[in-house]
Amino acid sequence: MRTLKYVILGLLMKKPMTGYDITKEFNSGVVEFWSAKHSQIYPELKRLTKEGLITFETVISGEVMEKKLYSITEEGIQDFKQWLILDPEVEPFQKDLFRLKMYFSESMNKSDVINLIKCQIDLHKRKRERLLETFKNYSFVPKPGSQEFSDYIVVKGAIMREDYYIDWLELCKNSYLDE
Amino acid sequence: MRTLKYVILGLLMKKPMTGYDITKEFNSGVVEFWSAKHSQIYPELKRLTKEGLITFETVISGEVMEKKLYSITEEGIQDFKQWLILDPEVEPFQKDLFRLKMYFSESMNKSDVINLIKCQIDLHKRKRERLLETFKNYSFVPKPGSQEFSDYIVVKGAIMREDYYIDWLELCKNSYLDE
DNA sequence: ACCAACATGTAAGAAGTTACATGATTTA
DNA sequence: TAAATCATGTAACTTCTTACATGTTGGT
Repeated sequence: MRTLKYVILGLLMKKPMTGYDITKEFNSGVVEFWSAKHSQIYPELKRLTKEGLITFETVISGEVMEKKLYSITEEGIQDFKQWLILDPEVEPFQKDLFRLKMYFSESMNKSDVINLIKCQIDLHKRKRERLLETFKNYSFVPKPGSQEFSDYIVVKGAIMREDYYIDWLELCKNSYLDE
Repeated sequence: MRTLKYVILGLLMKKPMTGYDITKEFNSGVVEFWSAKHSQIYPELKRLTKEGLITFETVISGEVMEKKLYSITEEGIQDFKQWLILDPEVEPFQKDLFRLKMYFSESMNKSDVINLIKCQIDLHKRKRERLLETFKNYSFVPKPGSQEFSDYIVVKGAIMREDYYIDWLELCKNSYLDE
């Protein structure tokens, strides 16, 4: 499916970036719904350059250090835009390790299950806090179609996801505690 | 991380199964949070057998057809139980192709975005209906710690997930329509 | 007789992770 | 001057998907 290809093209649609920038985007940015390591990104950037979908400009940082600042080409833009509207009906299958463990929870001691659930609740509450921190920056809903709206709606979705997940975890926990 | 290994061990904890059964479990069962093709499952079953974590018994179906009915060994049970309680703090990163597309929505025509969102809403509403069909079978909450509870809580979580996702999609759609 | 479902495997390749490898720049 | 971060790459390996390959069984 070459999803990484399209993620990179999409990021370069927003602005020119280096491989390092793209890597950071995955590790600390708003992009919490896809990931890739630099070892996957650099070869893909090479490939996309060879395919003519992106180009780079060498920029000097400091005295000698060369950065490759990549931009999307017209051909890349066309390819990317086609991908966006393609296959709108694909079933979004998602792996979920914790749900998997809950499916096997009958093999655990009750105290272990409860401990596991509590750990997850902590994790998701912390994640929710981090997202709310970002969300606070929006004093109004950006205009749909703008780059700000894309950011906004994705962060909003992430918070809603954490809310639902925490609700489910609390339900799991209470089922065990109420017993 | 050998997650497939543990998924298989977990399924065999529930009951003995053939490779075919395990494949079906991923394609049509309650297990909507992990997946694997038979081409990955059969080699893994071989490997687990060699590792002594599972064994099989050859069963004849009909006249000649041989099935391999796999069971988990004591060693497998110990390994599996350790895995369950290991690393309770792992961040559950999840890829989400549609959220990715929404993050890039500024590159689409508004009508294309709306069309894409409507498609997703349909998809998730249908999935929700299918899950509710399964959920109807529970007239009461099974006892925590039982196999039935594991099934129940996972289906419940899946429905909650669809609910949140549909809410988010409606929010996306309405942002574009209200404009 | 035919077809859907049962049943098991291998091969080739794509996607993703971990480890190896190197060097420059900035900030404390 | 040491450490953190910036910056780019390759190699080996695991994981996952698609395609190839074969044969049986049960229902109509």
